Amino acid sequence: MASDSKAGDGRSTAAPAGVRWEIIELLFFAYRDFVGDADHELEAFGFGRAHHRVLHFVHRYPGLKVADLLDVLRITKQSLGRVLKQLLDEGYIVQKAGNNDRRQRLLFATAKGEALVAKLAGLQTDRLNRALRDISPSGVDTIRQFLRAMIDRDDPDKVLEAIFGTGTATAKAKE
Amino acid sequence: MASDSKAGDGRSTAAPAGVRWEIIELLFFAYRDFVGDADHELEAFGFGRAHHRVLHFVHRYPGLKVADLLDVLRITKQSLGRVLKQLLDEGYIVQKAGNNDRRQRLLFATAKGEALVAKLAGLQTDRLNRALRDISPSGVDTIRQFLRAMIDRDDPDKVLEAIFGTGTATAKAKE
DNA sequence: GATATATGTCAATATGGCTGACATAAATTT
DNA sequence: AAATTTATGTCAGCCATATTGACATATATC
Repeated sequence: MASDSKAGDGRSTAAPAGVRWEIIELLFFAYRDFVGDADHELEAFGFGRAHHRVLHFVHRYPGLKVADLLDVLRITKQSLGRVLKQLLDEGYIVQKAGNNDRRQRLLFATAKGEALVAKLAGLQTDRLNRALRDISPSGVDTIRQFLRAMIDRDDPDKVLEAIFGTGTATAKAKE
Repeated sequence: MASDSKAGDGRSTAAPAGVRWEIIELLFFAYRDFVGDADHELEAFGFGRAHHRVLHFVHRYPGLKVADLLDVLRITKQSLGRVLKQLLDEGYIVQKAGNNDRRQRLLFATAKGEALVAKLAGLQTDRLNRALRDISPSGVDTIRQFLRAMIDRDDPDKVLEAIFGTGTATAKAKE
């Protein structure tokens, strides 16, 4: 059957570069199992992936504003609200009013939140360490370079700016 | 806590055995943007990610049985049923009874289905090509090795057997 | 004082997972 | 041949997480 050469619809027309089916599928399975580690553990807490994402970024970027979180997760405040309320009610996260702007609710992980996030990140780190065991330090750099290059850099949110250490006088940065 | 050292916002201290925060986050953003390419296009067709996954694997492994698809996607037949029915009704996929076992419904993408899958894979391939542009062939091998090592190998389904070449299955293209 | 911003919340809706129960056709076992 | 198992389909309902729209409150800013 029509194999690689069909290029049925005109995209990626250059002959040497076909569709990268293998990497597409590897990414699918790798990510599925990667998040599966955390998913399984989260069940025991009655939480889902959404809680993990919120807790993770609040832990990593303490003092994150609600608006920042919305940018990073790319969800609406209504969606965030439900998940965030649970995390607040159950003591995984606390809010503090901003110093300069007291309308802001700055978010911080509690000790309880830190513990959960550490457990989840530990599971994922275990998988990463197994996967990277036979890869040289420069190979790991290559992987990092690849992952960075996969990420959209236009309109970066606050977290991406931190990750990329943007000196790029972004249009979006305020204050 | 005791989770390494969370220096405000920065990378984790790359000490011997810390949590790999940076790679965890890079994977999150890279995968988000990777699937985002397809998500956006799918909206125009009234489809979601679920349709994409079904169509992708049916295209790549023509003649896949419904049961195989359930293994690969790790969802229930009820969940699959809804999505598959739409793809059948709208002519993206066709079924044929198995030759040896006529209870089986073997799945095949139609020309219409092939076109959509090619368009979506093209978008993702474009992103991959951009990301791999400055990476050497051996670097790409390293990335492939990493992604493979991230995947659970216990209880592999038919598609994973094909990918890892551990069995007698038929992938569609080779790279 | 008026207006804009940051956040919270109520209500309704959609998608895509899930479980349980049951139906049908075809293969297999007895 | 009859009984059972298998592969698939389907009905009905539940849950988690996303959506939009409207509106409330506190605070900042003009």
